[in-house]
Amino acid sequence: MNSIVSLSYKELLAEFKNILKQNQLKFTSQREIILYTLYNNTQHFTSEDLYMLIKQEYPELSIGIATVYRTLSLLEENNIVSSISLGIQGKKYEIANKPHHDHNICETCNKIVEFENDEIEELQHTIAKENGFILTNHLMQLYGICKECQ
Amino acid sequence: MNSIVSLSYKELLAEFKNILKQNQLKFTSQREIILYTLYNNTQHFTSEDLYMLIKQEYPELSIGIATVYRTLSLLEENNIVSSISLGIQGKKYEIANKPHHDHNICETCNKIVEFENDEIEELQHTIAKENGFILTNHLMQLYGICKECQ
DNA sequence: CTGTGTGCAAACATTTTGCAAGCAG
DNA sequence: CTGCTTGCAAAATGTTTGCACACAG
Repeated sequence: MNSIVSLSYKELLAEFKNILKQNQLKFTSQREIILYTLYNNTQHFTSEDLYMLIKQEYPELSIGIATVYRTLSLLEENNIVSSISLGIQGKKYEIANKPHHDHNICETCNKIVEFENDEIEELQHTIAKENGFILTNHLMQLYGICKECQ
Repeated sequence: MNSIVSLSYKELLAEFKNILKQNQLKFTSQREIILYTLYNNTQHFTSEDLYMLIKQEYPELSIGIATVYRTLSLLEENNIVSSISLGIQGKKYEIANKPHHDHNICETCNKIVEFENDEIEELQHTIAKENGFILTNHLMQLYGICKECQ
């Protein structure tokens, strides 16, 4: 489901424009800046986070929170961004142009460390099969205390 | 963190009363019925689900949604119930008096199948350690299509 | 030009909080 | 009696929607 290799911004943008065209949707500066901001920041954003950052970095751009919600939904539907839902912190988004990974989350400082583990991925498929499920997606979050906060 | 062996309702109730006493909190019929209902139903409840079911089963009991929220938070803080947050379906609670397990969730009918897998638990500890985390908790949800819905 | 996209404000859904009355200990 | 607990309604929070104007194609 996720691409194996990271895309350059140029490629990502081309993909996005392509999706827009295929759906008779329009390429706007709000959509572009949302994509660009997600691409250039490794952090995980809530809709609010992203909205605030864009307002700050592009004071001349007119943008509303509703557009951020609408664009993130659009991007998620098209697998350009993916989201994880962190209990109390709400839903966070990140660019999906990297290999599949899961998250290690610090309960003290909320830092998120990403990791990949093929062995777990395999086990998940095995388990799903045992339960009669066709696996479409999964979510794994390891909560703990990071080195700095210990 | 979770108990290895399931508790009887009597034991669970004793534990709950104990926690209440230790915190100078009071044992009320609302709190008792919430615990009892969670214990006697294997399903996973949202606050709303639980509220509705209790209203229906105990029409004579006066209970408000706020009490359900407050009691579920109290129970969760004390590890008597645990919650999983299911994207769009919201936060769901279940009694925590069973061995640790994770969830296989059908994206079509929302059915939840529980499973345990020691190998994954071990791998999770290994991964957390590699990232410098002390693991306190984790969440793993496998989304897919169940046998009936395929 | 046409129809999609936008910001805004209102609407919604969910959860939390303040308060006065109720009741456990 | 004391003060924790309750239901209620109001408030807060997070997200979605309707609308009239803006603007991409």
